[in-house]
Amino acid sequence: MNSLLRTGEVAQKLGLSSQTLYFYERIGLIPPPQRSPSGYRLFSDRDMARLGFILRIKALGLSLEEIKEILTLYDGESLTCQAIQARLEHKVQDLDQKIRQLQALRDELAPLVQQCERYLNQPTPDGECAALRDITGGGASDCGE
Amino acid sequence: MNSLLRTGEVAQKLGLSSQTLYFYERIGLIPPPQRSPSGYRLFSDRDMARLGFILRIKALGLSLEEIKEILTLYDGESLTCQAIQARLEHKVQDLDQKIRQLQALRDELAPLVQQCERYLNQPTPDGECAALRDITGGGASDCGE
DNA sequence: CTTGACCTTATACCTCGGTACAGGGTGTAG
DNA sequence: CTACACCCTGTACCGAGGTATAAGGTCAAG
Repeated sequence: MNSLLRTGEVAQKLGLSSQTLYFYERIGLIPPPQRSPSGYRLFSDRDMARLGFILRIKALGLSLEEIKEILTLYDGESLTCQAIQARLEHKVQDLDQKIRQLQALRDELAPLVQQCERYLNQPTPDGECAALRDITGGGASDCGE
Repeated sequence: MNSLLRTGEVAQKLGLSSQTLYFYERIGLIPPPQRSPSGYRLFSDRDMARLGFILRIKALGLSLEEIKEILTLYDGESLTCQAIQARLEHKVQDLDQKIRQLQALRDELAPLVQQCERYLNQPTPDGECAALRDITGGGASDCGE
């Protein structure tokens, strides 16, 4: 049950490339795994779990740097869980903000599509996309001309 | 009213650096503006309007590449407005997807913070952040399989 | 022994949206 | 005249998260 996997096997299991594993090791995201006598990396179940954790939390949208910080806390026994909680909370707030921004953006863009549709039906008098002109400004200076 | 502005003035007006203007010109986002006899760039109102358009639409979250495409359509008389509409529509769908993903992420992260909070009150038995362990996997040690 | 699949390292390169020089020209004020 | 602020071009660099390539070592099969 305590299998040791080589780089390629790990990569395949996790849907990464070997290069990416080297990369993660290089930036200190994962500790150097065991080596076989001939120098091949051998990943333990523990290593796999850590990688699984990394991928999962990465999929949650944390940057590798953030993940590294969390794992550092986690490794050191300074892991108050409080620090981790703070970080997670911060990230949630980050996400909330990003979502709000994207929403705003979307809500600004969507009516433009409608606008475009309306203009499509009445051939634009001056050969321009009037909807685009509408973006250029409330400011109303001449966008195209 | 048809003033011609030099790079620095334009930059200041729009809150960019001169370098950024050169950059935009270099990547073909804006056409090369007029030059003074001595080679200084002179931006017309038209140029300013285009830049204003770019910045505004950029603030809406389109990449410079996307903006360039729209402007190319816009410049060429192939600008059916239909193509632009299609692109905008596509972008709105993109945004919707991004928003959904971030929402999912947020909703996954948020309860974790709660979890963390609960664990804070009962000192973790084994010196680990149990909430984190919860992330690592419903699936116990080997996450790969 | 040779071939081929795999592993190792080191280094360079990629995208995106710029920013930061370096080394020179211009234009105006004193 | 010299300063000095501004402008020009060209090139290199940043961070993030890798990918690609070169040049070599290892190992099992034939």
